[in-house]
Amino acid sequence: METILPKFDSVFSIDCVIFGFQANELKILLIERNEEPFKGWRALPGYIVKKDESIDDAAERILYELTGLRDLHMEQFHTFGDVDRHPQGRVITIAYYALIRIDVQKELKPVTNIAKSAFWYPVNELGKLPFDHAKVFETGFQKLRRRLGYQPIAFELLPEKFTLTQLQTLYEAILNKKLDKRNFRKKMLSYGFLKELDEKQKGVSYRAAKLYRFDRRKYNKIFQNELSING
Amino acid sequence: METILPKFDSVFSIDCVIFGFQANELKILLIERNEEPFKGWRALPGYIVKKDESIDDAAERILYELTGLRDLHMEQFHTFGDVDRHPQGRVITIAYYALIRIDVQKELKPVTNIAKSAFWYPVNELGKLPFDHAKVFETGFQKLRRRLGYQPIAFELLPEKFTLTQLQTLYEAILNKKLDKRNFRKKMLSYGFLKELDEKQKGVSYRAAKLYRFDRRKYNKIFQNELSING
DNA sequence: AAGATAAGGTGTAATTTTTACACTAAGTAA
DNA sequence: TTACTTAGTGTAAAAATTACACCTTATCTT
Repeated sequence: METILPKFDSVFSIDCVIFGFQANELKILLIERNEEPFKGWRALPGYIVKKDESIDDAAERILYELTGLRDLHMEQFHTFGDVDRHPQGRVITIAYYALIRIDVQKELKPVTNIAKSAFWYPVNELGKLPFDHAKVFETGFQKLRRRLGYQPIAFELLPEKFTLTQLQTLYEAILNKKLDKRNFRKKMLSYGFLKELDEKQKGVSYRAAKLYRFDRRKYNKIFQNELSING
Repeated sequence: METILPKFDSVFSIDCVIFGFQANELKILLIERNEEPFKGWRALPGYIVKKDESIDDAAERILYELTGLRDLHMEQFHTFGDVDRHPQGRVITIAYYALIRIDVQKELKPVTNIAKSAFWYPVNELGKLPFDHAKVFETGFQKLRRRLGYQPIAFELLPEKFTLTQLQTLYEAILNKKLDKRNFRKKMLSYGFLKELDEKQKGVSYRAAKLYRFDRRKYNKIFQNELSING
């Protein structure tokens, strides 16, 4: 039983792959669609770009409208333009990604009724996604993995104060690979952009770990050098 | 004296940044525009995507029509979507890049009259370009530079048989940086994907250098490992 | 309060990779 | 034959990476 849908002209859309880290799991932000096609499905937050807004602005607006989240730094990572990727006509989508701290404060609540709800969902349990969203997600995940290797982006996913074990667990989740504890710590600390705090973890039923904070100033120094290649 | 131009609806376009290496200089492929706006200007080869073709197909077609070049592997690298980037209306452009051997055999000859001509132009002498083409080029160049660090793409720019000095000169042109001859050779040879030939350079008025060929099978092995990160 | 449990935290030696550095060899041209 | 130009080569020091295991500290249980 298929619904008959109107055809539309060429349009641009935005899809967002927003990463978060919660309960030692890597998650992305999904919505439940409230529109055909794929009404009721879990999908990446995405919608159509207006004629009078830049694609970067559109990405921000669409994410906000569909999830209630604002003011995060999104970055474009790929454009998907197969002819038949949308059943209703030609839709080229520009995919954006961002990393954010999952925070109980930040309520997820769509402000349009294009989405029924928005929620965090583990990347390992995505199941079937509509359109080419599986491919979009996979491309974004690869981008994240690669970028982790040359930019210390992990801190955007962690709470402001974190333990080295949390940091390591996050790296392991993104890279899908076990890392050596001593070497990991040695390396991370050697960069010099982690500030050790006079505080310890709370609420754990074992020896509490020291907390660290990310020092953006020192990070920037290292990031500047990042492009340099040996001569 | 401004020409009055028709406004058009939202459209997608493709722009191409095609790199080549000639006379020890890094060059890109430009066309002379034969259409308003910017008629007569040097510009990146670019045009509008048709409704019934994927963006990848469009990129190939457009490059062919504007320059006569075919069958090169292009890859998307960024999408430019500012509202006012095109004077006639909303045009979002998807930028592609490729590396090719500049070859006297391959004639540059537009097959439409959208372009008056096509030619190689040194990246260091680009001057003013129309639209946001300067930004498009710069982004593509950065992408090239970065990619050189993790994929042996230099061989796509060199003739099939090349000397180590040519290879080094190319690296230096892309990275804009002098490299140490002994260390460069040691490193390149250590990868094991360069095959030393029983041939020497010809036509030089000094000691001829050995020629090498790139061994794609071994390259693939190394490229497979490329994503691995220390554990 | 003693013991069990669970994660926190630490150092070293071997190996590999990177860096800095300068002269002789070979071919061509005058 | 000599001058010129680029080809081609090795080594030692420094830095980065890897592999690897045990004691410490806090909490919870009995």
